[in-house]
Amino acid sequence: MAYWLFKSEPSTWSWDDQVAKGAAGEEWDGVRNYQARNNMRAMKRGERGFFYHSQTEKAIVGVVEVSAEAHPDSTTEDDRWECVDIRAVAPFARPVTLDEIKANPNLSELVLVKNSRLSVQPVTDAEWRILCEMGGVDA
DNA sequence: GCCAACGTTGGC
DNA sequence: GCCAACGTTGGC
Repeated sequence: MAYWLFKSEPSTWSWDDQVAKGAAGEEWDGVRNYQARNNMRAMKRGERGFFYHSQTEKAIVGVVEVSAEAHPDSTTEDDRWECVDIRAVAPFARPVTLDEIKANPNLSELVLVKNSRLSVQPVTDAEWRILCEMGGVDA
């Protein structure tokens, strides 16, 4: 069971937008980066990830689940690009900010810290547990 | 609003 | 296949 992190600018696609899609979920489309795409290809239905707001908020705000495995991205004809569907599972009781993450030595290897530009990232089991605890949700 | 980092593109 | 140029992203 792998864990992930999805990064989005809230002005473009926010946690609230994600929640509004309900159990059906929504395509995580628009990714045009091979690393991010490869991460999505590796995802299995039912795996979980964090939802991170970049830019203005810079905080993890909730937990999502992969509701459909990789398929062609409907927003392009270019068949190189694929995406998964994700649905909101639960909001963090308390958003975990980038500042807090950077202040925690156990999270120094988090991809968000080391390569903040990658839009779909892997998260290790240990990181997942720490961040869930910080956010006030069950791992 | 600026700037650094990074990934992609295109010319050679 | 390499590398310079360019565009985009995200933190500050």
